[in-house]
Amino acid sequence: MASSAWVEELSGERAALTRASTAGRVAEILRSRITEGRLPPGTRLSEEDIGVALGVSRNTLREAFRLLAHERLLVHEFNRGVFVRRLTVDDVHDLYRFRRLVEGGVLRTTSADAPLDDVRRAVEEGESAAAGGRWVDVGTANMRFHQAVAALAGSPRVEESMRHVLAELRLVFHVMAAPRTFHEPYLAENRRILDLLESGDVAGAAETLERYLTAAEAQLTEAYAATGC
Amino acid sequence: MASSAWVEELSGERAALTRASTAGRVAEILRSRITEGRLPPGTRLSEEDIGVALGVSRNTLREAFRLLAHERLLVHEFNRGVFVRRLTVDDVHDLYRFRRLVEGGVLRTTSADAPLDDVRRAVEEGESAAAGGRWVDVGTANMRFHQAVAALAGSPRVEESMRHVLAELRLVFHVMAAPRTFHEPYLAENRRILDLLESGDVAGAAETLERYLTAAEAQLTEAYAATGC
DNA sequence: ATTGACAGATTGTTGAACAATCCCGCACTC
DNA sequence: GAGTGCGGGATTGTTCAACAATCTGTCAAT
Repeated sequence: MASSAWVEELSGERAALTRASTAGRVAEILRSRITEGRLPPGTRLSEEDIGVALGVSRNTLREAFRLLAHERLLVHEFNRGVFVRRLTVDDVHDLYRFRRLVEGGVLRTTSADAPLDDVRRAVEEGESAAAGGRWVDVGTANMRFHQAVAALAGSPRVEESMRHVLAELRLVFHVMAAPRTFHEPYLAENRRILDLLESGDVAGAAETLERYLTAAEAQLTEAYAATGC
Repeated sequence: MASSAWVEELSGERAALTRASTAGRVAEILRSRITEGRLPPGTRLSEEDIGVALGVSRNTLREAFRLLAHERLLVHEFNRGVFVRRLTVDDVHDLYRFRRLVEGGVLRTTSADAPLDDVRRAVEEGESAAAGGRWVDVGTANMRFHQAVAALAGSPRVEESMRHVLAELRLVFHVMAAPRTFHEPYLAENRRILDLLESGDVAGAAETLERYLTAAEAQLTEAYAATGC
């Protein structure tokens, strides 16, 4: 019983130890391709072609497809194949409705002594990335900010739905031609939300967030309409 | 162009037309077995046995397993197999935290002219089932009530996460020995929430719901502690 | 211009096979 | 007796090849 402190900590490393299944690794490869925009929405993913390209069997590949389909990055049409998801304007509305509900609700019910470290770190990362002109990093820091906000709920399930929603949104962000002008204005808002949280004004933080989510939504749908679909 | 009115309506029937894949049907069979409690939590599902029992190949069966694992009804342990999920007390807490966040948030942002038909129907079904002593039906009507509440958001994604959470909760409900004493008290609460909604008092409706969810959570965790795990 | 039929390509599903891993019982040591 | 190391059997992970079912596109017929 002398080593109980050890084993407790080790349980956290377990995930890193169990090497992912082949399907999981294949899914990871495809996921990054999709979220980085290198596989544009609507692209059809052939089982045959990708199977030989990655050196995995069709069955394993199909398993990877299922994973990504469940994350809504791919859509699976029976007897037709899988396609990179193409989001509609309705989807964008729905995603932001979901975000306002969840992120706003989480902020409103955040207790005064909640640990804001992750939120603060994301804000600072974004600011330093902007100072260095690394606009892509500004975007990912922004993602991390919202992920951290959702994590304030202390709920694995809330965190997971947020992760899915943000992954979906990346499919949309690629329609924005200029990442700088899109992401930059929100840095100050993120900082302000953090300040409000630290001062204990959770209602104010929630309102600020909801307002700025609505603004972002409008900006996105406008850009969306411009591209035709 | 003369028949455009027709084809519009037909698009709704499309879902019923596309017969599900074999894996999908297998998943449906297993899903109902699990949510009905005939496959108790912790049961191991052998690929071999179930495969021959249902007359499908192992590959297809594994695909069905994956579907259910994503819905968190099964857990997949690498090289060990799949098991019917066994929820911990922490899971119960998390599920109710999620529900308070989502259902409460939805009610609070419901507009005065929202269509309450589905909510009302669920309340009435529950009441008539209770009058007839059909306690199992009372339980399902209760589920439907909460599903209808979530649907007030008008968001497919909110609806889907709610569906998943409620399916998970069914794994827990089976520890309640007496379905009557557990479900019956909430009938009046559901009716009250409906009344508050119809009178436009969304904040009151949300508070009532959140309070009663907390009560149900306490009741469940207590029964859970009694059973040992 | 619409319909019908045919051919080619792709997916859905199966069965078998082999490697990798886990579980369980047994002997062995201290 | 408790703990350790070691097979043997069973189960899962992954691949492969094959066939059935379905979709897509083309071309002729009306």
